Amino acid sequence: MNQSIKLSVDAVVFGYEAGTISVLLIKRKYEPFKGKWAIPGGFVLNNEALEKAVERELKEETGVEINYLEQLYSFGNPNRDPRGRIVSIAYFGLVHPSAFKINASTDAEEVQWFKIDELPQLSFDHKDILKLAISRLQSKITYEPLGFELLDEKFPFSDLENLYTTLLGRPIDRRNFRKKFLKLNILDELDEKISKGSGRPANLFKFNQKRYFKLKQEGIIFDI
Amino acid sequence: MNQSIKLSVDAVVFGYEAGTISVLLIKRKYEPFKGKWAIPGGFVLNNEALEKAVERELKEETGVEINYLEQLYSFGNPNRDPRGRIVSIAYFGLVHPSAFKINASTDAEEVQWFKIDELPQLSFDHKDILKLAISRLQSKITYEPLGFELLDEKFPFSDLENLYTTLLGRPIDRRNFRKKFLKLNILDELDEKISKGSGRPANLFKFNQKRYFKLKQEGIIFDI
DNA sequence: ATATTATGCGTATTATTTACGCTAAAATAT
DNA sequence: ATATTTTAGCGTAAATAATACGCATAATAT
Repeated sequence: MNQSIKLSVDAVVFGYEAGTISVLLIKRKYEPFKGKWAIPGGFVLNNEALEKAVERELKEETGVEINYLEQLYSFGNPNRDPRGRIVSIAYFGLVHPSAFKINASTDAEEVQWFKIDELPQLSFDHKDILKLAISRLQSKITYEPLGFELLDEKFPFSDLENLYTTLLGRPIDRRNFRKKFLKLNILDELDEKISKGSGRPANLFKFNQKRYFKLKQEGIIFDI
Repeated sequence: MNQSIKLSVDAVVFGYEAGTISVLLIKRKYEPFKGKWAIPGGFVLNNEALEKAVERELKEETGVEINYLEQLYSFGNPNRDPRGRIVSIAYFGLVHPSAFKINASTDAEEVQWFKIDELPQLSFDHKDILKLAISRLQSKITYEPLGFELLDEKFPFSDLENLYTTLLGRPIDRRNFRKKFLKLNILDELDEKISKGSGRPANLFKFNQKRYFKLKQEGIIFDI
C-alpha cells in the first residue's frame, strides 16, 4: 500500500463574554492562504494522541489553555488543501472568560477572537468547519447544560441567561428559564452578591460539579 | 515533515428485522487478528473521498449496499493497531431488511449479521467503535424518526413499534406511540393490508419522503 | 361457535410548558 | 430628598403534552 495522506487536527475554540460568543482564529504566516485567517491546528505527530495534538497546536499557536474539548467531525474532501491530500480531524473547544481575556488584550497580531457573527474570510474549508461547530454549539446547549464550560466559576444568573439568549438567537422568558434551570439542581447559590452598574445586585451562583457531570452523563433534554 | 500515519475507514452497519437489530461483521483473512471478527473497512485511497472509501470497502468485503451513511467518530489512539499508527474514521450505516436478508442467506463464511446483544470477540478497538455506534443508534432514535432508513418501503405499524421497543430496550405504550408518531405527519396510510399469522390484519404504511426529510432537517425531539 | 391474537380508536388524568403579573433592591435623574 | 429607571427574583393561571387505560375489530386457531 502506498498511501500518501497527511493527517492534521484543527480546533474551533469558543469563548463567551458579555453577551457575545467569539471564536479563536489565527492569521496564517505561510502559504497557502498567507495572511488569511484560519482555525488553529496542525499536523499530528507520529506517536501523538489526537487530543494531545490539538492541545499542543493550540498552545503553540495561540497560548490558550482549553477547558473543554470534544471531537467535532473529520474533513476529508480530497481537494480541501492545495498542498495535497490532507485529512483533518476537527475539534470543538470551550474556554472560560478568564482565558478568553488574556489573548484579547495581548493584541498579538496573529491571534484574535472574532465574534461569530463578524467573521473574516477564512482559509481552506474552515468556513464549513466553523459553520458546523457553531451549529453544534447551538444544538448542544439544548441538551446539555454547557454553562460550566463557558462561564467563570462564580457568576450571576443573568450571565447564564444571556449565554442562552445569545446562543439560541431568540429571547427567552427570564422567569421560566430561571425556574427550569434551578430545577435541574446543578447550581449552588452563594452568599455573595455582585453589583454591576444600576439595578438590584445579583446573587452569585456556581455549578455543583458533581451533580453537573452526573446530569450531563445522563443526558438531559433541556427544552428552553 | 515526516509523518507516517495511515488512514482507514470503518463502517458499522445496522440492519433491523423481525424484532432484532443486527450488525454486519466480517471474519478477517489476514494477520493481525486473522480469523477474528471485525467491522468492515480498509485504507482510504489517495484521491478518494471518505464516504466513497467506505462504500467501496463495504461492497468489496460484504456486498452490502448501504442505504444511509453518516460519520460516527475518528479513532486515533496510537496503539490501536499493532501494524503501526493507523487512524480510522468510523462511519455509521443503516440498511433495509431486503439488503439485510441477502447476505444472511448467502452464508458466506466471511460475512455475517450478528445480533447486537450476541456479539463475538472483536479485533482492534472495534468493540469501542461498536459500543459508540450502538449508543448513537439508541439516542438517535429519540431525536430523529429513523424508521425510513431501517424499514422496507411498506410496513405495518407494528414494525415501527417493534423497532422502537427493541432499540429503546423497554416496552412502550402501543396506543400512545401510535398517536404520537402519526401526529408527526410523516406516514402515509396505504389501502393495502398485510396478514402475518393470526390476529387482525394490519394496514400498511409508508414514509412520506418529502415530509420525512423536512422534519428530519428541522430536528424533532421525539420523547417516546 | 368460541377462544386467541394482534390491530386500531378514544377518553380521563397527570405533568410540563408557556404566559404573564407583581414585588424587591439597587443606581441614577430631577 | 424623592421619583424614576434598571436589573433581580417570586408566584400563579392557562395551555399543551405526556401517560395510563378501556374497549371495539378482524383475522386465525381449535
